[in-house]
Amino acid sequence: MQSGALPTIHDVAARAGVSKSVVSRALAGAYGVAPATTARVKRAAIDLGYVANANARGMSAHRTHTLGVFVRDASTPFYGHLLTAFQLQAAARGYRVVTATGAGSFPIAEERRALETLVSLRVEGLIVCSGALPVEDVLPFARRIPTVVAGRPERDDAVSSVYCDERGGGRGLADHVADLGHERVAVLTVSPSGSLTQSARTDAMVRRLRSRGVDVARIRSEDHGADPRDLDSFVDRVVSLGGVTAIMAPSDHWAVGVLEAMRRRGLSAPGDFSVTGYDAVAPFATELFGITSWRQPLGVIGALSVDDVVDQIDGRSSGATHTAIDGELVVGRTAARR
Amino acid sequence: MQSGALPTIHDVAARAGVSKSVVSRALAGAYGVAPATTARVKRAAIDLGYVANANARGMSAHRTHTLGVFVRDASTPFYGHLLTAFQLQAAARGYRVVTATGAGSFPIAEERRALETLVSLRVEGLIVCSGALPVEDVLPFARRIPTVVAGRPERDDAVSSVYCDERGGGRGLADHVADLGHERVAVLTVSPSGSLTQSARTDAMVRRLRSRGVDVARIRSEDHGADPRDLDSFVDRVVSLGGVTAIMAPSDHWAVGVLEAMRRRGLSAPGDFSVTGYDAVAPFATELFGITSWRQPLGVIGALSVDDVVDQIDGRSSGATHTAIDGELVVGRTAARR
DNA sequence: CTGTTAGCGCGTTCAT
DNA sequence: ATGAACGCGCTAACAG
Repeated sequence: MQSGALPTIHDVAARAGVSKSVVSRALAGAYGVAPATTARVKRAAIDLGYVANANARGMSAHRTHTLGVFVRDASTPFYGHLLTAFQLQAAARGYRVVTATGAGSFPIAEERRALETLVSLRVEGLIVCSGALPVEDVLPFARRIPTVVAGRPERDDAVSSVYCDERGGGRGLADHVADLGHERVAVLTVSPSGSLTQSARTDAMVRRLRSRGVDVARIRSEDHGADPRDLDSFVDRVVSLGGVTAIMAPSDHWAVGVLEAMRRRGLSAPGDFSVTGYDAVAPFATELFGITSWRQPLGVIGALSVDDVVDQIDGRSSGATHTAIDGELVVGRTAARR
Repeated sequence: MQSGALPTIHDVAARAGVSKSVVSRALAGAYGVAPATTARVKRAAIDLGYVANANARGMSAHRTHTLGVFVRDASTPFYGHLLTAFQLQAAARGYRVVTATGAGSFPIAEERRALETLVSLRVEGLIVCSGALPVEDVLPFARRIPTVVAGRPERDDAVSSVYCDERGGGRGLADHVADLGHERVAVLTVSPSGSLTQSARTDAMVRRLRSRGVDVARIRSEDHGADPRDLDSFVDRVVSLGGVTAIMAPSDHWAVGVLEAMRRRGLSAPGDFSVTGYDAVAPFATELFGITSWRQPLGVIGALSVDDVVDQIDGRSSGATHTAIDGELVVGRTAARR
């Protein structure tokens, strides 16, 4: 038993000695089907290992109960946690999730194609999380399918967005560094095309530091290879600047790169330089690693994103909304009083 | 333009002034369609923002070109990297990937349901990665759909498996520790029901250490709360044992827990105890973290898994295969000569 | 080269 | 309470 091709509703009907219609109803809610028949049908379905074809069902029902999620790179804990949060909340709301993922440096064109794949699957809602994909590429789909951009602020009223307040976070971290007494700080930045969110938060850091009278050296990662794993020349640059006592990175990932490069130079944090990151997702946020950072509540962002699309699908929502979530300072051991 | 419901092949046909069949062929490969017509059809499709319904296509074509991947918990870098590897190789082989994932402690029953979801989507192949789901729960599906269990060895000839040689890895790490001169070692173990792979590797560690004359204290995590984040009582136990100079953990994740608990006790590695992990996936494998570990080549495992299922689907493979991949020692800074 | 027809597996009227 | 018939969007024969 139970081998070969997958059985169809027809096979179940034959085995139970009824018509397909009865099987459909018996397995659905059993309204208007004799109890005995229902039992017989269910038994037949189990014997055959019947699993209804969701695609066929979706066609006639015009509903797939599926959400499409696009994440830039599932291999990083940041997106991984988000993914898990989506899955959890979607299940709670009665939806399935299909995921399209890139790998690291995903060309924008590929990301667009990935979105099309999701649409071809006739997902009922779209959740996009990519620090890089321009909103223009999302809009064509957003006009047809309820869409929310997660983890990044948007303004367009065709798409919803749920995100952590980047500027607020950047300011919060900057205040912390300023409070620690640092008077000359190097801020490592990335280009907006690299990551909208990261550049927004570093912008905020620079601005807040300056408004507090701190001397800021803004250093672009593009000038130093733009590779978080090879920041040696960046560190050299900071050292040569002289007088810098703290380094602020656009993310924990970059901060780790900075710390490693420092380590190769025989420098350590916070002894030689105080270092801050951003995201505070495990395992960086662990006590052991101890990076001073700013935590984004990924579980909340994920849940609210799902709620937003589902509400749009159910027509319970008027239109696109933009929700900012507050993060919180995570005091680690890589930044200290000057 | 381009808003409202998604257009169907019918809409495109109407706009191009041809029949649906022509549209289908023109968009597919354009065999036997006048160049002028093809152009007209393509233009109409673009104007309408047409994206073919993959579900409907799958029904008539009896092919979905979709692989179903189940990962236990996408939020960990280990599974995240695997996921990325699958996606990459699947794309190269012309397949799409839909992912079902749980979150952390996923009840086995839920995992079974997740597999059913994948089957209901009529995926053509199944890739299962879960250290916990028993093979018995996979078998019913494996008999009908080409299946490969990734990251864990199997014996059954109904499913393929691609995995890293756990015993070899356990032995390799044990040899490293023994070579470093440790004569009394504590090995933290997990139950097979918790993780088949982790228990296999720690078993191998214990055996190899003993065969080399090392005094081994085998300590079960279940006796200490079984939570990687709270290993204080475990560390206390190791300390009270006396004479132990090294601790071997079942994974980097556990090792981090051990290191943190040590830290809370004012102990450090390798000064007080040498500590080893397992997996060596970023960011633990980074220079900064420096955990001495054993690396599993996740990219290779992912690619070979996809190749295996796809070959089975294409009928290019005779049957289930079991492929063991060798890992490699990652020398970090948490383990040192005694 | 193009239009017509027949399903794919399922849910849903509508009769019976 | 049950069955027959139709259609979802698409591809694959089959005619023209």
